[in-house]
Amino acid sequence: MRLDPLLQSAAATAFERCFGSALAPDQFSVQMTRKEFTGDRTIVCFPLARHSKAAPDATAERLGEALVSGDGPVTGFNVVKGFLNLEIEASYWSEWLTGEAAGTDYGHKPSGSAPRVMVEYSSPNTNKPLHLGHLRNNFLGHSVSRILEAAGHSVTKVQIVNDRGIHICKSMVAWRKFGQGETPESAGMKGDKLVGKYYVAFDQAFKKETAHLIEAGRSKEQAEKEAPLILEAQETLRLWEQGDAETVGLWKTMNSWVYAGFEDTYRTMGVEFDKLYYESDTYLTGRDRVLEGLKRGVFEQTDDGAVWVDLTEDGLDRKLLLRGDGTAVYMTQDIGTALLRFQDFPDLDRQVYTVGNEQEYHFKVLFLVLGKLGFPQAERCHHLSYGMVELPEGKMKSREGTVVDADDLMAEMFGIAREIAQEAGKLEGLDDEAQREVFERVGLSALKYFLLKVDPKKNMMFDPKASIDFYGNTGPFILFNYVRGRSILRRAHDEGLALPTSLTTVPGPEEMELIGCLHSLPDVISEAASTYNPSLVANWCYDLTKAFSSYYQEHPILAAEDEPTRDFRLALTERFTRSLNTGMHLLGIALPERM
RNA sequence: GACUAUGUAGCUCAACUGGAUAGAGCACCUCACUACGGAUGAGGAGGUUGAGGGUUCGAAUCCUUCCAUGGUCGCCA
Repeated sequence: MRLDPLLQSAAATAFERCFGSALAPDQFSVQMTRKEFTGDRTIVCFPLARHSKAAPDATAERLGEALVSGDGPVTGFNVVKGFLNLEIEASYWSEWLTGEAAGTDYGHKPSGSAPRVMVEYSSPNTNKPLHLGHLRNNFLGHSVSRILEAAGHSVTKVQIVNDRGIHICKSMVAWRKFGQGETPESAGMKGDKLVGKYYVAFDQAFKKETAHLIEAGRSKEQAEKEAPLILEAQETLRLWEQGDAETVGLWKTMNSWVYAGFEDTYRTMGVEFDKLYYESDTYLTGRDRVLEGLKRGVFEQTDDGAVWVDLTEDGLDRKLLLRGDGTAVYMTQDIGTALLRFQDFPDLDRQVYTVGNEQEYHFKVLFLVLGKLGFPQAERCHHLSYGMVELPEGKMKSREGTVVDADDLMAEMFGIAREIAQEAGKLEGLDDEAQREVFERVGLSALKYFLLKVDPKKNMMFDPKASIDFYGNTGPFILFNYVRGRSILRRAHDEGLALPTSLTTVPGPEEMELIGCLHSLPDVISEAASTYNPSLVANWCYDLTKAFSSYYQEHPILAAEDEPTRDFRLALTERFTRSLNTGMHLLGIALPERM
């Protein structure tokens, strides 16, 4: 059993013996003892006073005595104004270091011990390249997938590719008009960038057209409806829906360019998917299922033929599910996609949707609708809602050219990593390819850590100057300490030192900070999994690293004063590097051996 | 306007879910050093936790009234 539950049940037993009142173990709040007091764990005794019918201090005293005389790991205690500080037997920790902490799967629950979860993330439109906002989305979704896996879930990572609709038709129209047969090869451009270029070209030409129309006396609204370009885009969408061969052909070609570009970006980001869903495949299913629901009486139809769901009983509105002409809206295709997924994975316990917080209402509706359609998983589905990434000058605006491109940003981070590494000069002897891998890992760690350390639900500020900092509370700082630890372990190995399997020394107070961090990993992972919150893991990684860095500065490891001490520190260093590796892996961050 | 989230050091973020003197990083000041990898460590300064009221042994955290900011309220996605 882990220490805290162990103490709780010991406290419950002791409490009953002292005061004759039986309390559940979780009534005892156990927390880490603050640094300025002696002890390892603290039980807060104020809430116990009503049950013990004694003052908090007296309650604490008697409980402390009973715990020390019990057969648990408690060897001493002190009481400070109602706080019972417990000292844990030092050998408990050294045994723990060679026991639970030494397991290669430390922190992980057995895989498959929790039900299957599907995590959706990324899900971009196919008309524009990925930007900074997508990075937060991808890193979050990818990290949550790994955290859920560590918590024992089977995880299926998916995305829904928004490959259909007016947006891609706009790019197609512009390419036909202005493209002169340009391809990614002929332009020497990534496919997603090329298609994005035509999306912008469409927008600019469209603006000119509407401006002319407005000059000719049309209202802005009229002009935007009547501009020849928008009519052509709408016609293209109609042709696409009818399956017109030429239109579908061009659509496939341009989408394939985008996919090639995206794949490239995903590879650089280090994220991956188990299965892709395409809206062009799911929107029709959605329509069928909505009509089925209509037949079963869960939805209602208005005179014009549109299908609605009434959610007023759930405190929401009526919501449109299908237009009067039978065409799909956004909700329709999301229903279809969800149902297809439940069909594809019959053991699916829930779906997690990594989507920005502007769509909170949409997902509330979606989950209610899925419930009405009879899916019990609906109530466990979760919208992993995250806040916007803002720049110092405000929101990213494509119109003002302030959109931070994902490829550019990553390339910039790699460049900075290269500069700093070359200055440090620790990579001599590695070939170019191996060096490049180090630059990428270091640069990416800075970006991922920066975006993941903030609570997902909060908006966050992306200050380019601060985010490229590789010192302080950053990914590279964590990597740096990992590399130092690994370097020591390599040396030990080269000198023929084996890692101890049992320890003859016990930790002193200097070690306890580090051990306390290491010990909390399993709790951090399960908390992060149940709240879908990677920032908890990120902050843990930093706290652990800081503790090691500080310890490292003051205590020689290989040159420790005697062999037992050296063995102890070596074991501690090994647990540090491995646990840190686990934590960083959960963030999707790969660690280098040198930097 | 209604609903919803957020508001903590100059700036960017924490705070074990109601616990002890609210902690980190950046920036600023001081110090340490042949260094097992200095992309370092130790210290200082910096706070009426947006404001007021309430709940109790105890509040950044819960309730309430305001204030500010973002988001949503489409037969857009």
